[in-house]
Amino acid sequence: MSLRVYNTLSGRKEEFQPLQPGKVGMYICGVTVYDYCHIGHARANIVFDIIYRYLRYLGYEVNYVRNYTDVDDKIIKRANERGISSRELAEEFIRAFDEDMDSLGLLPPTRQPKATEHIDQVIGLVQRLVDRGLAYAANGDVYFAVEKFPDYLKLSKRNMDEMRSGARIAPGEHKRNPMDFALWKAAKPGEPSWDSPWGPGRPGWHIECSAMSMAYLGESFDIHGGGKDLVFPHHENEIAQSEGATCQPYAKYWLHNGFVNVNQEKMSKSLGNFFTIRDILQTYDAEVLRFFILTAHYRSPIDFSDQNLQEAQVGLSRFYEGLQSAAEALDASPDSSAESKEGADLEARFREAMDDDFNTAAAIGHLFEGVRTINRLVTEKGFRKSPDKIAAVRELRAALLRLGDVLGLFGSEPAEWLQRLNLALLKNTGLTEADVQQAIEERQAARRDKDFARSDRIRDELAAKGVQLLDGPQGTTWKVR
RNA sequence: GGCCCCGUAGCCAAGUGGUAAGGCAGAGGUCUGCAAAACCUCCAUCACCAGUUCAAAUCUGGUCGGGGCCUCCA
Repeated sequence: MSLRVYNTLSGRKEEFQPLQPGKVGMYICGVTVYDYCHIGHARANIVFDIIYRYLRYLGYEVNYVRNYTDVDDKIIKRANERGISSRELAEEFIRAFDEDMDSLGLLPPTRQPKATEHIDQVIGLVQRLVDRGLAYAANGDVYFAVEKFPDYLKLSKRNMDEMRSGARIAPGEHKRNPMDFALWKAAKPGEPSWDSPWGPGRPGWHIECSAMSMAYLGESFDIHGGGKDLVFPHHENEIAQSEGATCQPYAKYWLHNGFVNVNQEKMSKSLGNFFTIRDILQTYDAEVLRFFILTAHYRSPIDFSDQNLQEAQVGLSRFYEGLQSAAEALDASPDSSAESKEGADLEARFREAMDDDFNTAAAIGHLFEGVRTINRLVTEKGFRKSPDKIAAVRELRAALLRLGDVLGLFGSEPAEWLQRLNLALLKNTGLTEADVQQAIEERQAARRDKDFARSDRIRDELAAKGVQLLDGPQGTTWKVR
């Protein structure tokens, strides 16, 4: 079984064959840095983070490039509103982006280029397009002439005639065809600008990604990704300007992640249902958010809601509880020299799921089965005397940790993670840890005296506040639910 | 209007030709002083209709319902 990926360009799953054996060049459209990232950004970046991780797990040497677009109309507008320079604004939100991605537990890409540091490459690319007759200068702007590129719209599969009827030329633009798009924009007073053969100006949106991807990955590379909303116009235009300039195929596989809805509605500022990553992390653990995102296939829409996040929290807790049980059981048992193929079997199922277009939802389903097996084995009589069972738990635990890492999950110490979650949830109950501890001690005393009425009353009172007691051989623990 | 996607159990969610993964919730059981947790068992014929096929959730056509893109957007 080999990796198959859904390619937006062909509209179907294809076997993944990198241009160079063993190596993958991957470019993901990052953000335009003018505001805090929202959960849509979180999803896109988490999705491509696991794609990056999985490709590395498969043994590929991955060159993963994710850009910052740090010059753009929206940045200029926002900077003007705040009375600071575009550069200051961009730097502020680059920092914020880095912090957010870090708190989400993302691996840093191989490179994170900035548009403003690749102006020369942008100008070079625009020049090539002008030289080849695919672009024209007009009043200091340079536009791409879409009718000169026959493959235009091959990615988004739209119809030029129908698109044209809806397209407009904005005031101040000098397009020959309403569908043409800007490669270079003449600077207006007060805007950041760079000298160019067409006068002072700045890159249009789209061209910076072509310039940066080619700078680090070459004129043809393997994977280009981003959110579905980038298919048109951004990625369509990237293809046009890149292939138009180089006469080479640009990206081989186009991967697009689905949207995030909020309470079944499209997330938008006007609806007031716009959550930033920072907002969410106030309430939910970053790993819970990641787990939630990965329980759906990356191309499907997901619905962000309190209920769904809480379900994810419960699901992730199940993993940590299972890992905790496994660790405790193994600690309490002698080492086993027996072998077990439980771990390898689980890994095979995981791979099969992931090979099918990164089906993390199915993969996690298989991991749940591993947890169940661990829980079963660990509670079976004679576990400690069974080298086979000990080996099975050992291998399953190792597999869960190894495969979890491919998804960016289960990286915490289970006891610590569970404790942290419990303490966080405890705040909602109005109780303190000391309150719970004291209640547990009182109940223990009652139980010793066989005063079960009192002991049960204490337990019920805590349960009513959301704290569930769990009696075990090692004493009584508790969890908030 | 054009293009595209979706509709699977109470909820979330995989599955795209061979009689439906997984999680949550629910029912019964084991364990427990009783519980909880854990484990075991049970719980769907896949929006609807008509076709193709030996065989369809999975293909085709249609109906109903929901959503997205076409302007900035992950």
